[in-house]
Amino acid sequence: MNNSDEKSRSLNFIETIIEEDLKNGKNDGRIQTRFPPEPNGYLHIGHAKSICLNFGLAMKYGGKCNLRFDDTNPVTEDVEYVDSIKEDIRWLGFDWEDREYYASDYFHKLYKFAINLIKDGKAYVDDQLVEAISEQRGTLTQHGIESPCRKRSVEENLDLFERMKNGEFAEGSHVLRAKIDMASPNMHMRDPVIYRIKHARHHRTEDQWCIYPMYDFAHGQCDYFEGITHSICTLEFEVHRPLYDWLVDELKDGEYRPRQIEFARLNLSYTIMSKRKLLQLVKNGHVHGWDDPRMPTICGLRRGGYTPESIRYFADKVGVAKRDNVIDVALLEFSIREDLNRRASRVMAVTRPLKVIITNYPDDNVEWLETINNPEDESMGTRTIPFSRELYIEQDDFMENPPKQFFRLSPGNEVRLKSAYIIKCEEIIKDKKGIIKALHCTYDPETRSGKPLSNRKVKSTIHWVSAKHSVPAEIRLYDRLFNKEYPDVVGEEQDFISNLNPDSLQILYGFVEPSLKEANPLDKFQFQRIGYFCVDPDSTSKKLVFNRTVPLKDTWAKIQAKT
RNA sequence: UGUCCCGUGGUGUAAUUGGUAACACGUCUGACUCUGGAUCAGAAAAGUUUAGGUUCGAGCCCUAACGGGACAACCA
Repeated sequence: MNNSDEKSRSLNFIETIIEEDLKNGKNDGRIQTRFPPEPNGYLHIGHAKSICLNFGLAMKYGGKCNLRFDDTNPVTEDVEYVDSIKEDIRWLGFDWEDREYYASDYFHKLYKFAINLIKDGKAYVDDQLVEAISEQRGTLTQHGIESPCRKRSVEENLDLFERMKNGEFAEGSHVLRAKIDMASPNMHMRDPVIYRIKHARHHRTEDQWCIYPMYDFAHGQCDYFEGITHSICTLEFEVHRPLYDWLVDELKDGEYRPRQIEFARLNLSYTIMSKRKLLQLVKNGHVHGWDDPRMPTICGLRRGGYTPESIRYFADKVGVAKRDNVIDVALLEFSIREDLNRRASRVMAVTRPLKVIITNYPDDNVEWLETINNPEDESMGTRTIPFSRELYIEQDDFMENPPKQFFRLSPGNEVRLKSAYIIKCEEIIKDKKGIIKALHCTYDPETRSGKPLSNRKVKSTIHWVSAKHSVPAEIRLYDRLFNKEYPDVVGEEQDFISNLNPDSLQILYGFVEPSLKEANPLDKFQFQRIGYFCVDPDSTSKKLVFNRTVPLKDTWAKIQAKT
């Protein structure tokens, strides 16, 4: 988006490491990264940061970035997720070319490595109960004690492990453990479990295996198999690094070794990012699906009108460091505004219609007026919009008793209708209950936009739509899902669900200009005061559906509060 | 009573081999008015968690304390 400040930007700490490695000729100057999602959920804005980082680094330093599905746990994973993940990464604008890998591709290699470890006396089968193993592991402050199985002979271990693989044992009855150090201050080094039995069907290897490697026994090795140079992950894996290195050292043959680097994951204010909780929202029907525009998922943001460019820009602005952070969602909103301000077509819409009748305008006359699509970019061209005697304007654009700073329409006052005429409010039409039904106005024929006398100044310009020609539209205003009063949604499901904002979806029925009837679902539009919209790509109804993508800030309420 | 990581304006990220805190978002003013919560102009806001130390000089180095986070799934 902004290439000029890209160049002047200082290096983040990972780039510093990479440049140092490059300078020292490490890995023959090769840069290889990877994005390794587990296919157990949809990608969200936090993953987008990681995707942009990994692919971005590879691009910047002339390297490659692999896509690798970390599919070592068949019970939580599904092809539905791998498909959505691929779609989302592509949509974000990144390409893994032919480098689409799966941890399950390496199950044989990992199995062989495990056997070598057993042969070296560095792994053993433990057939104790989970509880016993857990108890022997010790606590954070107390070292563990060695398992009685630790002394098993190589032959017996080999036999047992083979039988584990052959499905002779029940789930939970046996595990393979690395023999490291039960006294280590690092819990992950206390003879970690590296293989467990799961009689479950894997979405790729199906029933070929009933033993599956643990994350720790797969990740570093896969990195090694793929020639990853910089294995970038989030902070919570920091304590795993000694184990990562231990295993890779057992595996490696030669100088090359992938290096794990940790960075702080993205947190967004007022936003829930936990996959587990997001899944709850979907399952409990609080949202319409993973791609509900209120969700922080990539597909949700996409439906909400975010562009890939805006998300990449955001990921860049957010920075990379090791300290825990909470990014203000305002920065995300800024990113989409920046992008759409430049690229979106401006279009007129009325969400809460108020009828305006131009009393001195001929009854059956229609004028097609030319208007510019984007005042910031003339190359986006013009379109014509119909003007007639009866119009709709926004209820908010009229006040019967306006306070001082209200410059829009009020009795006896003039405003410009964008791209049309200056009108003056002459009379308010009310029903028996005193509710305003319509306004009678007069227009000044000399002030038509583009005409010589059109440059008469009035204090304000408002949007409008011709009543007869406009298209009824369903307008959805999506708010973020959580109340600002409860930003810390950290408790149990109950707390978290009770913090949901029940008004997070408002549906209004308004009118839009006729040009939108043929709108392409991929087009983005911008409306006065409301924000940014796109036509809902999934809308099956004939109605046009707009998703608001930035929050409605009520400046007018602010002005009122002050006076 | 453990190990590891991290403490810079409200938020996030910077600060050449130690040289006297910068940028962005946000906030607040004001201007503009074919409108787009755009644009323009301006302002407030940290002396870098604290205390020592090294140094002519420390946000950067050292020590300690304090604060925050991670780690005890057969999850990733």
